[in-house]
Amino acid sequence: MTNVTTIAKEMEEALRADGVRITRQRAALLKVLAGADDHPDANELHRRAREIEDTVSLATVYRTLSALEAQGVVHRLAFEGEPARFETTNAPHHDHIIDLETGEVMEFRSEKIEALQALIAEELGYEVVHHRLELYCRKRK
Amino acid sequence: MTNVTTIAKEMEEALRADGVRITRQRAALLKVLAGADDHPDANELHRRAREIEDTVSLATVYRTLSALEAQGVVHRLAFEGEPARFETTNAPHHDHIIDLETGEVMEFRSEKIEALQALIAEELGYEVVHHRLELYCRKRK
DNA sequence: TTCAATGCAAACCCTTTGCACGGTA
DNA sequence: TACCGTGCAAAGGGTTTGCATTGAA
Repeated sequence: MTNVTTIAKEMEEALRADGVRITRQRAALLKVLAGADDHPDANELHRRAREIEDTVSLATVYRTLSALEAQGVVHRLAFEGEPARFETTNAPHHDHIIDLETGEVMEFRSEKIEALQALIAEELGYEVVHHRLELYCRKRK
Repeated sequence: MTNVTTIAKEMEEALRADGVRITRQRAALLKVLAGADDHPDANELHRRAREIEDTVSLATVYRTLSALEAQGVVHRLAFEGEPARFETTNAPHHDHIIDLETGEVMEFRSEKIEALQALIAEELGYEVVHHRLELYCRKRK
């Protein structure tokens, strides 16, 4: 059972292992990221991080997110016509369903689709480095 | 066998049917779109359109692309970290493979993946309005 | 003590928009 | 002729960056 503090600590270690300094600002952002069960954008992360450490600037949020992404502990999502959203990578890989009416984002994972993607790429002489699959949906009547 | 002129004419009719005027600028852009077998962005479309009609401005390219998208004759693609790219919708629906090294974009279609997506959405009480699937790949060694 | 990380504000890039003029139907 | 579409330039929104300062190790 991984609680918020544990996840944040794991991210800290991942950064520290790469020679990155853990500042108050970064610690605050890590805590926010670890505690987020939705898919917040940079602005929202900034807002939440300032509740913990009020000296965090939006520039630092962006810079830290880029660093975390480079370390592979954070994923950058880019849904249609929206600013980028972010999620930690402690949950296993998954794709997203977006409710077009409410904007709600849900996660799913299909081994079959994953396998088919690999197969398709293979037939063309490629291997999949990463992919993006988003289902823009509406509730069935 | 649909040649470039035919496709452009079809797009013209689609627009005209909706009460949209066909100007020299729009005709030029339609011709460029119909003839494009790659996935150009707005800037590149602007460059190509000016070779036909040199009074086309970038603003008009954007405005016309939005109109064409609203009519459903053009699709807006949004690959990671790139400006939007555009393609006509005369080809049947397909998804994209992006070569991470060369930037080359290929198309593919998998009925199985399409069916699985519908199934997954259905299980959650949703129906898929549209989706986005991109495979970011590299050549296999 | 050192040098990476920070806040601020300006810059960036792609895209959209306000306005007065031009051209299609 | 009417009024939609246009070019231009300015504004917009999200994101990045230059610079002098701060602070983690």
